[in-house]
Amino acid sequence: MSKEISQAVIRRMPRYYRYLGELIDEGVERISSNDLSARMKVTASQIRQDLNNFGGFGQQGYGYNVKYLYEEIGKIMGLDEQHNIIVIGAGNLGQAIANYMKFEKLGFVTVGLFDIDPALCGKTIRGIPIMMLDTIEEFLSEHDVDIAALTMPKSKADAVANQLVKLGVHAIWNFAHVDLDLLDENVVVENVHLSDSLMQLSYNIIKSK
Amino acid sequence: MSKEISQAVIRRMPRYYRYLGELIDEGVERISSNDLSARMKVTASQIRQDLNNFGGFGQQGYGYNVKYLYEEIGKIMGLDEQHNIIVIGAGNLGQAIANYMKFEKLGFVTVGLFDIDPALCGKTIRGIPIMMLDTIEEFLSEHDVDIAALTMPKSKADAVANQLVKLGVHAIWNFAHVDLDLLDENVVVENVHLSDSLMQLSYNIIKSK
DNA sequence: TCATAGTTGTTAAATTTTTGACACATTGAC
DNA sequence: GTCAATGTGTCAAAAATTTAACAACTATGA
Repeated sequence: MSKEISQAVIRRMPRYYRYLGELIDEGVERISSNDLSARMKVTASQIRQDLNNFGGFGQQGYGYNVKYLYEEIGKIMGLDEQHNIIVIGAGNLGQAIANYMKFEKLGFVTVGLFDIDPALCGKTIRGIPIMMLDTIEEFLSEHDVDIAALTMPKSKADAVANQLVKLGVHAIWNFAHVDLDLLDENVVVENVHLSDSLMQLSYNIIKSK
Repeated sequence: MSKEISQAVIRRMPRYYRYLGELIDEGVERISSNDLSARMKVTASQIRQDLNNFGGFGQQGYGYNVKYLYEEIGKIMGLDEQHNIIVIGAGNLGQAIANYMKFEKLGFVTVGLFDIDPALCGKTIRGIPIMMLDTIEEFLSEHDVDIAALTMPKSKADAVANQLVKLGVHAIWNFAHVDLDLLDENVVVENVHLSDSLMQLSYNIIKSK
């Protein structure tokens, strides 16, 4: 068994991926940890250490091949396969996710939105239908869904999340402002707590004064 | 000068705040680090250590007074003052922020949205007007704005951010998928990179298999 | 009033994360 | 072909973070 890679490293990988993408757009073919370090404002040592967790992608005296490294990181992060997303809660935030082309380019495709508001039902976002939440069981039996994004009030989040898990969803992108209490602990949860982010910003404003 | 508090601690504070709020709702008056530890799934030691960075809020043999601690953390995070927010980019995400009552309860009030799309101009979200971006200078001269939320395509983000900073905005909540290149380094930036979050989720899905 | 159980603040140890250093491989100029 | 310059992978040191341990203090019930 290979050794566990820390979440600290995982959190940094998307940023490497982003910078490598920009380098590709600029037509840069190779880059050293030192040059990348200067761009990203992190130490070259950290870059080498991080990448080495997954394999020796570089070459002494040459550096890293930008395109190759970009693709390898993509594979590591699972971007070589399509992930289907359903969005629970078709308010502004849910619609924003469905609308965001960037996710699709990364292989994350929204295949359906769900809400309890009949007024929204029947509408489509970029061709993606908004459906009634009580039809979710049928939908999931017919579609292959990897991720459920929860963009709904926190009061129902636990119940809905557990229902989804029971129906086979094994990953939740949680925008509701609670820590989900899931019965099945094998489910992968990624929280996006915007209020928390805002509070951190607020703290740093005070600090900077 | 008091010693610097690490961002690792700051990241955890909003979560404490949230749990304390829930305890208040439940009518709980006091709590020990041990009981809180059990609820939050972090070590009691970490809770005590974290809180102690800001002062001795507890009492031996008693624990922490929930309401008092809640208010103290609120003050630490700057929630005792109102923060006015402008949102640049009045798409779904921008509108979601303007619509989210939760932020307002925490003292973060959206006072205006801006966009370059004339079709949106004139609309209002919960009474908050959407205005043309080229009127921002006038708006900022007349309103006290603390935070600018950037919910717009990354291509223009740098330019707009620097313009805002020049006009006196000193904190940016950045949803654009770039690391802002700001000329003034005293500006506080908090990034929300949703694609990064999604990639982490994706990685953890693979890992869990 | 006293003894016991409970609980913090704080110091020290353990662990994790980051940074530094360098042997050794590769490139590119001449 | 030679050699200086470049640059990785890796090991060790340093720094930061987390956990454990405990002395000192408080609440509570007999």
